Amino acid sequence: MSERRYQAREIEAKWQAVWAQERTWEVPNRAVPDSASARPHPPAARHDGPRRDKSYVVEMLPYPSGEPHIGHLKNYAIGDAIAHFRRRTGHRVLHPMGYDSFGLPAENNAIKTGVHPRVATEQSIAAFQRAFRSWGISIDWSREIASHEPEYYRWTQWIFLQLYRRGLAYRKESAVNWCPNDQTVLANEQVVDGRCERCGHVVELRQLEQWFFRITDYADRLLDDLDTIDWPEHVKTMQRNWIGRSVGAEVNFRCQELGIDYPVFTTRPDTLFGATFFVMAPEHPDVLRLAAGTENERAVRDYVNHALTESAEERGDLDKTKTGVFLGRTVTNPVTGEEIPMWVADYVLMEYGTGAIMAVPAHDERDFAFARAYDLPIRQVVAPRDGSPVPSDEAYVTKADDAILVNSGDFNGLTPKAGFERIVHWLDMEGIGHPSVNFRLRDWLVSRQRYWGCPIPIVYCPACGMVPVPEEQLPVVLPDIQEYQPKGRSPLAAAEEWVNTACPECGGAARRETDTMDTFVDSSWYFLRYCDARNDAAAWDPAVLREWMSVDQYIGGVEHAILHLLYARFFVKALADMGLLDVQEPFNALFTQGMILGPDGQKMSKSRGNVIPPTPLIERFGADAVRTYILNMGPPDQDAAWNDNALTGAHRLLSRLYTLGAELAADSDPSLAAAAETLAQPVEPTGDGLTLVRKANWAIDRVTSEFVGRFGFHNAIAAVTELVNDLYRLPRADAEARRFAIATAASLIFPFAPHLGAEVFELATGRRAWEEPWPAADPAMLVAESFELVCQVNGRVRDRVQAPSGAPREELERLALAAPGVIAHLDGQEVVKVVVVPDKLVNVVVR
RNA sequence: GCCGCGGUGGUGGAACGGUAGACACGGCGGACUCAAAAUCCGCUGCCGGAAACGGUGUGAGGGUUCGAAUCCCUCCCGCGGUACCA
Repeated sequence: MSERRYQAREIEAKWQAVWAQERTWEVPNRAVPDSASARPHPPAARHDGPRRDKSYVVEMLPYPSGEPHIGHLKNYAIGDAIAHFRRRTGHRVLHPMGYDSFGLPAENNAIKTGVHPRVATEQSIAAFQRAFRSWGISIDWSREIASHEPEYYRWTQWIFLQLYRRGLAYRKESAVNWCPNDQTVLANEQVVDGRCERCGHVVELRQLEQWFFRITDYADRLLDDLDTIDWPEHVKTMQRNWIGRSVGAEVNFRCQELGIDYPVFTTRPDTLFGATFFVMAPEHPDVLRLAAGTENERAVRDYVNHALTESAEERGDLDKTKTGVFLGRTVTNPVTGEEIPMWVADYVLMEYGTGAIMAVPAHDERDFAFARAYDLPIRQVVAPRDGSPVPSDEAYVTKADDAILVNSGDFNGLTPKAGFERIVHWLDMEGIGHPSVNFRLRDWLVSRQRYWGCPIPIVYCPACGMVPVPEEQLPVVLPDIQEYQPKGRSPLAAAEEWVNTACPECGGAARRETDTMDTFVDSSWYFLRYCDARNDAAAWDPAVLREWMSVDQYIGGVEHAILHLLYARFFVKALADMGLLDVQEPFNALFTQGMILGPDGQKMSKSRGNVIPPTPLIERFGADAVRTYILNMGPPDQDAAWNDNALTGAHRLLSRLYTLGAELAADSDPSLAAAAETLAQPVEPTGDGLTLVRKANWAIDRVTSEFVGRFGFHNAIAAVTELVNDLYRLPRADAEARRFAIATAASLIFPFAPHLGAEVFELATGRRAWEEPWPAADPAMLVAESFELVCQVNGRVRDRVQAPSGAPREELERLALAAPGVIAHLDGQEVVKVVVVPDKLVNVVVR
């Protein structure tokens, strides 16, 4: 008995060295043979044998801040398992890595400590690199990128210019979200419940000139193309809600006194006859003009001033009673001809629709509440078809077919749906309205008044105006500065020698744009750069993208369901429209992993003190055990609480498998081991050997189906566990059957515990697991010659008897009726019916 | 409010409409040991029973079915998203 204890550290170091030395996971591009030849690949690294399907597997790139945490490990353990499986099922797998290395936390850290963000970020990147290697993640390191490096952001700037050129990047003054703590503007997507997503401060609205990307141009396609991708339904739903498409009509309401038309957007043109007043947002530019000269002028002015100073949070409070002020003017309801009063009220939002609404209090809850508060008329124009009364204390909002229009002139008696169509058509004919679609989605605000980000490649010239930096002058390099403290403008503005530049057009004195880009810009295209990461002549070669895009499997946290995933989709569509790319969607399949919670079931956080740092665990139990445990915690898309004990269970499984491999290698005749050239299962196993061979095939089938299906890796690991347990239970099975079963277990655990899998596979076969094709289950071994027939009486199990597989129904029925447990429960009752499920059960129905 | 996802032993979780609780953790018992750890073996939903076995059981209540954790209806609870979006 030699040393047979499972020493994870030794085994892991051994295989990590092999993979690093042989660059096992590097995959050259095929489209441009020369692009990869700068670094010669040893023969073992070649994957260019017979034509293989490509598979592009990407995990969301990490934001490098401090040390990696256990959630990163989960993310990459899932992706790595998938990458390994795809490699072994005949795919050329691209599995790269990079860092989303610009961003606020590094800059805030710099403000606190004075350490340059680049220094802190690069330290963190080094920690991530060490971690990825010690975890044994199969990464193609030849394609590594970091978004803060000029070699990368040069092309981020290039993409900005392409968008600018096509009018998709533009500068505009508007009311924007301003975080007073971080001293920068934020995208709509970064404001959560009226607060800054990062620091939690209440966000203010400020009127500022900022850079936007015209993502709203793509609203329809971003919505429609969700149907073409294999994403979790809840993520698609979140995106649909965020885009928020509403179908309705635009209708003109004319103010006769001033001779101005005011269009409104409504999703209920069918209720137009019930519009009894008209409301404008306090920010509407015409509000003060309308009120001017009326007796309400002063009240309106006060109301508007008050509304503008309120925070988004206060204004959004639903419980607050509705307020507003009469403008002293009227507009004409275009269908009734009535003059209806104009009001200003803060429940109307300037950002949505036209900033003005027609109010139909009878059929809209908000209008109802407002009408009640100010005693405005409420006219019912939709009623139940059967004439039943509607409650008088709330709005009747139905548009179902059991309701009909009333008090609506020629349109009486129509269903709301039909009324919608007819009224819109009539408005169109009369030239006072038309069908219209509105989106909730706003353009993406991309400029930030912060230092640690990608400079916007624009120059302001007193003579030429706004001038894009010529492409050949890229990158606009982010200069080093000393003072990071934001002062309401970018800290870059203080870097005078950088800011002052020559106008690319006239050569005169000009100033650089000092805002930087939102870091979500950097991460909206990195998966494109991976494909052609070392290209220094272009962001990518379109031919290379044709080889790899789209991403076949994307893996990441659901917290990016809207922001990153929407922005990346927009980028791909915009770039495709420019002819730079052939696909419409970046990520064909998405998997969202759940969070690992602390042992207390709460989200891990330093303040709670429930953080599980991965490194000590890996030193103690090995990366394989931690990876296996994390994937065994439950369905990987669900949140799960950490449990140290369960981790030792995963370690025990690997240890037991290792012992089997070590004993096999020690006990077997060396010539036999050497002769095990083929991995074929024993030809005609018998007894326990047959049981083991069957179990191994069953496990192959189960593990494979989890990879093909829902990534239920906990079930896959359970199947391997059962196989290992059987190997312990059946020590006397013949040697070749055991060898086959042990090799199979090692082969199947390899995607989850690659070092241990490789080690045991080598012990059992002398070969390398990752160079072997994924095992295929032998159909003949998936069925036994007999099975346990479940015998039920009235649906309750009363006995179990052995029956031959494939036996005819009559025989199964006969066996069941003869089973003692069944006879005991028949008890002289009449057999009404016998249900037979072949190879499974018989149910005897008695009365 | 609206949209989405869930609710199964002490715990994490299994289960094409066909044996509910695989596998793991925890617990109990045993082997090995001077002893402990490690390792190995066995038992473990609940109630009754020494056992065989019987009853009961998947948030609640109905329904469909020979048979329901699974399908349908009503409701309760939890989680996530979103919300004066006209």
